Amino acid sequence: MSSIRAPRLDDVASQAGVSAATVSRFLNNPDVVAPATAERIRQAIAATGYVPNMTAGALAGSRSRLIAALVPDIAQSLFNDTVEAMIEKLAEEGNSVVLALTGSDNHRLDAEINMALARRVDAIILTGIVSDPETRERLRAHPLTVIETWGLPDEPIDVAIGFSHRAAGEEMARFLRGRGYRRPHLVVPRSTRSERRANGFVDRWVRDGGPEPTRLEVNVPSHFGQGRLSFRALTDLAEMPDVVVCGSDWIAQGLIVEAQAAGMRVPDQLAVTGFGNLRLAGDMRPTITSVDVDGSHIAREVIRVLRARAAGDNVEQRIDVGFRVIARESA
Amino acid sequence: MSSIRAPRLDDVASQAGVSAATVSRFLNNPDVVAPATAERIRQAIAATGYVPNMTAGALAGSRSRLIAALVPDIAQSLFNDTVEAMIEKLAEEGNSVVLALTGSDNHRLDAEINMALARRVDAIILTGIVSDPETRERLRAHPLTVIETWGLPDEPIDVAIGFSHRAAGEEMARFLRGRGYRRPHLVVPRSTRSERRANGFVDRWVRDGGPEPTRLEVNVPSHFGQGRLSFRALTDLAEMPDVVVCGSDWIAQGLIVEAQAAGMRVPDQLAVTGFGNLRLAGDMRPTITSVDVDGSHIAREVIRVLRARAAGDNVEQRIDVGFRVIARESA
DNA sequence: ACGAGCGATGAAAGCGCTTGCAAGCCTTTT
DNA sequence: AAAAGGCTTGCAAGCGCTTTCATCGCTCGT
Repeated sequence: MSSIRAPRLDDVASQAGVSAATVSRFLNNPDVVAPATAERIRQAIAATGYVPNMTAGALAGSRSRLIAALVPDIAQSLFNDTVEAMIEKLAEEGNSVVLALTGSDNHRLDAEINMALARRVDAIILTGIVSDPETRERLRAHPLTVIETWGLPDEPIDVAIGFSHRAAGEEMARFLRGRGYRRPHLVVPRSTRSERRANGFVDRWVRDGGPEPTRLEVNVPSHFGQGRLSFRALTDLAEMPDVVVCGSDWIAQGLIVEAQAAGMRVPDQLAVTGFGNLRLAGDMRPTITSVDVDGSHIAREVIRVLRARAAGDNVEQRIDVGFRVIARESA
Repeated sequence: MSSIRAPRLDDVASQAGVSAATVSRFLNNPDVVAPATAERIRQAIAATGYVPNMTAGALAGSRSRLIAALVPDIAQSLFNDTVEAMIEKLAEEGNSVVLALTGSDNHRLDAEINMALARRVDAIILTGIVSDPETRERLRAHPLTVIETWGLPDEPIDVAIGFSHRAAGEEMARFLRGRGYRRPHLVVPRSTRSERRANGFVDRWVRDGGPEPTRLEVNVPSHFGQGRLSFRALTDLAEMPDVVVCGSDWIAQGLIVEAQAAGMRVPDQLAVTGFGNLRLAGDMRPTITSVDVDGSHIAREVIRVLRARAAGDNVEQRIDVGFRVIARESA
């Protein structure tokens, strides 16, 4: 491989008989150059095999076209649909996504935020909750677009796109009460949002005159196996519940499988609900009653906000995309 | 927000009473500056609140510390563990991962490769298969580290880390034959690798004197629901199989659930195997016999290769991480 | 005690692109 | 017919860092 220098903007420019500035303009905004010039540049690019250097472009233009997405994990995450949709849509406009994993601990979050700042990303998308007030302040101080997704904090760092988890919990309580259930049991992943939903559920349930629901906490990320364990843990309760409200569809699925293996009929002897409305919720036997959150809707709003910001337009601080209880067979 | 200029290297330098070069050295290799100087610089950084500009650094040093990971999808992917482990490990050394989605079509792959090249990434990690010979050539021509994972092509573009899918198929055939099964049926996702495994299975099975297995193709990405459908499709067969070999654990799980709902006992009346050895395989009722591929092992090798390349060392072209059939209850 | 050798630092030349400013050339307006 | 604009394009000054080369002290060996 005779290491010839990779072609630069200059090479294309001289090849096309124009200045580098014109080629740059063509690349970033084809319409501003005269059609004939554009054509010559196009040919020069093809002839030289030019591939732009976005690093140089980012430095000169102070616009990296890089978006940082900070998520707790991707192995088992409700956010994957959102993230996937976001990446796809951003790619269409020449943006790339740097995916960083924060786990559920604050230390890594901070490190990843620093990395994002160092890379001069155009925006940071958060899916986990940033609980540390200091970090929130630091982020708020930056003239950077920061989008919190899936939640809807009272005071967003910058922009929040999501829904009220408390309301979702309340709505599920209302729904199950309407269906005539009496003794709910909650399986709650140890995450801020799950807890918020659980609290919403309990408050509403009790306010409506129901007995205080029993409750089991499980680790995050939640998964199928925990559902099975959670079913077995039911035997520790003084009284068997008639419906188990699970923090995720995976837990619900595992719980159903274990219940059936134990010879119980779902929902007749034990009803179950999930959360997230993953594809499997509709596919399971019985199909799982769940709470739907439209991940691609969130992604769409993210894109809209990013575009608005780029155009200098104002943006709402809190965007509620809502949720829907999806009634199916399991409860 | 009084838009004061963000502090630069120069600011830190003058604050510490040294030149920018020294600060740069400290940042990239703390040991080369004198301890006393290092301490002054550290304080200056803290005092100014300096955050390095990696874009500028990348341009000047022609090293972006950016790795592109091209995957088909993340919503339902066997690679997620690998990708997650990779991102985590890379983050520890100050590298970031740009995640790009290629779906299963060549056009997007090409576009994402161009994007990666434009960003001057230090390496490209591929998890899907690059089937287009032209693209392979183009990549090969680049003096760039390209790592193909999960597969083990005869002629890697650069470096391949994975295992032989054909061998995995053969091994499963041997295993099931050893367990006394007679009439296997294959559920095969429409992906190059799944097909390779299926072919390995069939070849081996037939060579060992078994009857030609029946076969059903399903779309990718594969998921739970397809397992259910695949079970129902069994009724179309002339004869019921005694074991269904599924292209993924999700399919296996769905198939088991549907079989049980139909009143069949697994594995007594119908055995099932999966692929990927996802966590759920060990958690399912019955636990699912699967093929384990150590995603974090692959990730580890990726890191090792990247490090070796950075150090200028030579690297093997094909790294076989192997696989293991995990015998469980379902077959 | 003196030159060799080494460790620590500084000066300065880029890295490859973007963009404000100004110039040149037409078309339109008065 | 001259002035006023509107389009295109070129010039050149950076963007904030890395890295080569050279310099300056010092320590060390003899």
